[in-house]
Amino acid sequence: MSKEQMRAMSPAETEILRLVWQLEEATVQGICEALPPERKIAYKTVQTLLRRLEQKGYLQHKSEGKAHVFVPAVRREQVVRRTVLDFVDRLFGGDPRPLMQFLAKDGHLEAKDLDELKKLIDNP
Amino acid sequence: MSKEQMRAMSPAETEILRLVWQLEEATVQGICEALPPERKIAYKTVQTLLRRLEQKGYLQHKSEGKAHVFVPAVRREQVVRRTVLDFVDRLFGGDPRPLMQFLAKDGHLEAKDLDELKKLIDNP
DNA sequence: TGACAAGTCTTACATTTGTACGATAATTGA
DNA sequence: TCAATTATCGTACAAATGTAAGACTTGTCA
Repeated sequence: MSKEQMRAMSPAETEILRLVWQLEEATVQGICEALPPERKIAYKTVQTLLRRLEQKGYLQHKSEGKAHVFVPAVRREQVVRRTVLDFVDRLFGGDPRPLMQFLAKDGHLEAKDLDELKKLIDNP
Repeated sequence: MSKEQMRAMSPAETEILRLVWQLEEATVQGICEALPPERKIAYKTVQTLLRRLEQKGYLQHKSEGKAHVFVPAVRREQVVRRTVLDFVDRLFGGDPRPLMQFLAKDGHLEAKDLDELKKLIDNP
């Protein structure tokens, strides 16, 4: 199954997948603990989201002890790429510059971040 | 109704709302014509999406001739802000830098774009 | 002025999503 | 070894989403 035609993750699924990437591998427990404390979400719900992510092909699991350990099944960069491009398409018609401008103006980026990025482009 | 608690747009709705912003005001027809040709979507469907956007408070309409003319009911910047922040939260845990890096590396941004942004930060 | 074209309004409907419970199975500490 | 704990598996279910058809209405042109 080519990644190009994988079904997209829902927002809630995205939130969970991000945590699996961050933890590199994760149990339901692990995800629950990694969630920000203000994000109230039941263990069972996390379980459902992980299962759906696996069904969609984003995760795999191995059994370890009594719990499942979920690991990514596709490269993060690849998923991020598809997701960001889709987002930019829908909200900005494919032009990323308004997005950058927003990030820059909103104080989310420091000048030094931009310098680094510029280097990243100048010296590939 | 405060914008903070407006219901979020769905992806398809986002796509349509973007076009209304772009056209400044739009009829169902107008939207249909502005859609990229490869995006097959029935007139009636566009109508439904516009109605839902109005229900959610993103649009208003006035009657002009026999058709409705839809206009934005909230400032674009505000909606973009909420939407981008939510997106960055879910996919990157709130850190916008991986997003910038992706955009930079993916060839979507030229060095001159970054220069402009840097100016934008240096001279506010 | 009346039929036609183009709209709107109402309704539909299968899927997906967010959220979670109950029944059952496996692990483990006493 | 067996009860307590902790998982999983299957199921549920209302709401949101993507997609659109049918009924009804209204400008408009001949």
